[in-house]
Amino acid sequence: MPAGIREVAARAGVAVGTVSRVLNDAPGVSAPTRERVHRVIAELEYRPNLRARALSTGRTHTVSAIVPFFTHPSSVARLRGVVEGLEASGYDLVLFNVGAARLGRDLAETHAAERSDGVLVVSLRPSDAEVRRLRRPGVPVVLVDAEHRALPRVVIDDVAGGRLAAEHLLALGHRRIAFVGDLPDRTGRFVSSQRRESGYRLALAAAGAPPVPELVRLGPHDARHARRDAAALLALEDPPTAIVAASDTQALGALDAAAERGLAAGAPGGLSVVGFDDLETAAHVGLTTVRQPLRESGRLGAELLLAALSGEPAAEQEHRLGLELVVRRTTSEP
Amino acid sequence: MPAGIREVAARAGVAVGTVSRVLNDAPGVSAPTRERVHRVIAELEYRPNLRARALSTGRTHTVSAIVPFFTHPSSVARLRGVVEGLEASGYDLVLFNVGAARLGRDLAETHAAERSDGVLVVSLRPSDAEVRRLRRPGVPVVLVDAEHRALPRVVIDDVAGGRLAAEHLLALGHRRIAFVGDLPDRTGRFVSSQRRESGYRLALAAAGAPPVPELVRLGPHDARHARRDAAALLALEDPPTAIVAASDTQALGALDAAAERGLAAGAPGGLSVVGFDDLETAAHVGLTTVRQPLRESGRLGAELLLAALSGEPAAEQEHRLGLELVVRRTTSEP
DNA sequence: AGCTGGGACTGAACCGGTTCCAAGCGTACG
DNA sequence: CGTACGCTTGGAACCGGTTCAGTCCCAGCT
Repeated sequence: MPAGIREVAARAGVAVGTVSRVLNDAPGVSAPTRERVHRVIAELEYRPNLRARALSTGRTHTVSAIVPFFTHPSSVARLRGVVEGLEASGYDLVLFNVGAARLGRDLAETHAAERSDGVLVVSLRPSDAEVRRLRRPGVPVVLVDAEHRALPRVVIDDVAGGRLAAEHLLALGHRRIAFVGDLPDRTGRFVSSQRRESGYRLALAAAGAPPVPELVRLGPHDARHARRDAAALLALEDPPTAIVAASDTQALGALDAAAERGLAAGAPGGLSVVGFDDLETAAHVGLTTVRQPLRESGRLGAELLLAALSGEPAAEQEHRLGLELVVRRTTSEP
Repeated sequence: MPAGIREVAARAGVAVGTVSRVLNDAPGVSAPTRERVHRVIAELEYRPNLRARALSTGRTHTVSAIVPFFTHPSSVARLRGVVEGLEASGYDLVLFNVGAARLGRDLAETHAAERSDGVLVVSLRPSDAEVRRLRRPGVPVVLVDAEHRALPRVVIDDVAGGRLAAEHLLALGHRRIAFVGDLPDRTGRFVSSQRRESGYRLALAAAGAPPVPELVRLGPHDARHARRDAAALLALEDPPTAIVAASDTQALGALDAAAERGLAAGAPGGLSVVGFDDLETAAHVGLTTVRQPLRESGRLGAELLLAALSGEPAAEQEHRLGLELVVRRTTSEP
């Protein structure tokens, strides 16, 4: 049974208020008293009970992140940024994973705002009702890679990104360009893939390339399904010469499919593939991709949250980060 | 200002104790009363204050993981397992990142045990003193990929793993086999690399291959330094024909170095490389590697912790998971 | 000497739940 | 008809901190 503040007070011959002031380095305690209290604290190995402190002050020194954690490697990258941004702040991070089971459920059920001083929602679009329930007076909420008009947020322009990828392939001379992306999810949580897809469509249309329905394949967001979709594309009688993937994960699946058919990706005559994200793996496999600042998005989100926590008025509501095409080895002329 | 339990009680015309009983589905409340309280709760959008509950019950329904999070992709994989194992339990996860700054500091400074009901230490070897301070009565601690005789733990046999990698190369006919691993860290937190190295040494010795000091290169644990070390090895006048890397991350660096010199890894006459971990990337680049069950280790750790939390007596103290050589494209005859 | 002001310190009230003992009430049973 | 028992309910005490109004004491000033 660890000692409490009252026992410390008793042993030091002072009142609990004084011990509390010593603990918090508050003024109004003479040096000798402070010293004496410190000695008793060390002697008893006393550690203040953080739960009690949290109840009393209303602060937990904790920040929650609601994240589709294992489903998306990109979320992990953003989380790295969040951790980085929180590093020196004294705030700890509570993680709420949103797996398949929780996707359809209310994000407020995580009790994120009740548990912590601030909330970060990563790569999940909250509904209006959720935003209402998620917010608590005094508990700021910031979105990373998600949008809601009422909340400060860090976003990218997915449409422009999709366009960037397709334009790169068009410039190389490709005309039959396929798209491998996500099925529109019924929960409405994820919209990036659809937006990237419309960027792809816009680029093709602008180049006068007619849209070909059979070249657009949508499936669950993972490498396995993407590989299957890409394999189906390559098995067409008039197969595409290039694929735009909605993410690096899916692009890697497409590369696997190409390798399976003996097509060296990026070699002339082979299949060209463009990904999206620029995960670490992309560099290692030489994947051409649309880089989005994943880590930076997390860090910026954390910083916005910290600013709000320290009482600074919310500055600009929407922070739009830039995209950049990174050309590596998986794209070349058709 | 959200409503409190006393206000709910007042509006429902009952005492706080009754409301509390309703909240916790405790017996001893008549159906009509229960119903009435529920109606008021819905009406006021009342949510019990979790901090207060935590103080009162001593439980936070929270589990802490102390993890070298962004430094090691393998930690992320383990964390996936932890999240998975915790999924259905009702426990949330608090993450304590141990970055460069915290490596030298006391793990107990995280206050992990004060903040939560159980603690998981991942891939970090705690000292005796830390274990003493980390433990709190009633707060179980479980180690994942770390050892301490006094704590339940999930481990692998790193020495055997290093041996497995080297033996594979020896069997292929390699004789000049290099090792790229971590510098022994001054904090003593990480020992895997050294152990894998000694497995490598044992295998070479057993095969009668003399140890060659210049073939062992140690550096910081990342791909960039590994690439540099591998490049130096390849620039030797009598370069190695194969490299055992202490991790996939480092193996990827070695592959980059080989590619830079125009050596296709795994092609006959090229450089053979064996990694350790079997990260997802390994499959995509075709890396031969020693697979350790990363996700499973996390899940098992979480399960052990949950078992301890539900009062089950700690079963076996040490759980040793198996290793498996996964042969892909980066190894072949010299 | 008397008064004022300020620093050190005390301890009760409070944060918002849970818990447990006591009390009220209705029913069944002797 | 009285009593005992069980089910509901009430409400105070408690968890372990923080905070603040108030007390005490002493130095400085007139």
